[in-house]
Amino acid sequence: MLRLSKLTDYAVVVMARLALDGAGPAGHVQTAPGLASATGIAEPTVAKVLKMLGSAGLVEGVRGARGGYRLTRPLPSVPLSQVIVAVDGPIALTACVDGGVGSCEAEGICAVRGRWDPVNDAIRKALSGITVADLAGPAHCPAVRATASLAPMLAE
Amino acid sequence: MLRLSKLTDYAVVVMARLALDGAGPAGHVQTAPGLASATGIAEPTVAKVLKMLGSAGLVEGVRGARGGYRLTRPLPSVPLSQVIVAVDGPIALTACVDGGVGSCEAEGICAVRGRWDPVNDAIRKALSGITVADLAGPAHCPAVRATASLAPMLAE
DNA sequence: TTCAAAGGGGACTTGATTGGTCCTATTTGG
DNA sequence: CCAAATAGGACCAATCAAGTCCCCTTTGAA
Repeated sequence: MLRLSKLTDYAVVVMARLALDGAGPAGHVQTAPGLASATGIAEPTVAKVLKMLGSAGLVEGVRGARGGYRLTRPLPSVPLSQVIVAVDGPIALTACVDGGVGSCEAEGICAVRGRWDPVNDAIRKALSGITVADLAGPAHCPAVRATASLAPMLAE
Repeated sequence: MLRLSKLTDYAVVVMARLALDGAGPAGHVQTAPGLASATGIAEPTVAKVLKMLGSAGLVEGVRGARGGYRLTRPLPSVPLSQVIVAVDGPIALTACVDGGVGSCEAEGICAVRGRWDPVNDAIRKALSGITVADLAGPAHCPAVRATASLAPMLAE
């Protein structure tokens, strides 16, 4: 199966929750513990995801007491591919990341490989066309649906 | 990183090698040990891949002495998605395969998830548009390039 | 000025997944 | 009747990721 890390899933959920308080300097910050209890994800895990999203510039962390996180951009303008790259690293199906022609140390083994570049490109393209808002819409699972007024906000 | 199993990679290489002897009832069969030495992949692994491809109907096995494998269809008519499904199972990014609304046993945990269906669809679509022939073209790695007259055949 | 709350950045452990091998039928040509 | 080859699992080991925990820095408030 084509696998995507769970952390990416968490990232989308956390970002959806962050969207409730707006994006940019005007938005209110939410703490990691607060997001954890709101989403049901364990607190250390939420913190980890937020750090990764912060490094990628998708969320902004405010340090110190009364600190927290907020989105830097509204969800509809965040392509899913950026979240995946932030959490999972470069989007590529094989270890041989495309472009690195001389990067095959063990050439005898590398001899085996096909050329996956067109596939990587196709997938990247597909993921760029989807925004986080597309995923964060009204969920079919009970508890997320219970977080209520999420959908209208994401429609923005 | 978005990961695809190595076996899928092997499958593409093996199918490319099989294409040298044609497809369908008219094609000559190649043995698993022969394919192994031709591709540089370990023999048991080649056998495993061929079994999987056989179950999926992508290759055809001929049993008994003088047996072997051959393609059932020419590579340009085999979408990559079929190979991935054959080797890796259903294409879905998360454990919650789409469609199964009631399949979330642990609802408290499932509450966490977003809706990945649009993503799965997009990826499936992207992979369906690429054929195995697109991947099996002239490789940039030495040993594969050494397998010579592969490219013209795949251009068919 | 001191304390507590919160983010920042890793390091580490455990568990699941996968890659790879092997063993045993079954088939079939010589 | 034997040898060669596929068919189909069962099994072991190594890799990778999820999750947790640690210590440090920052900063508002008492």
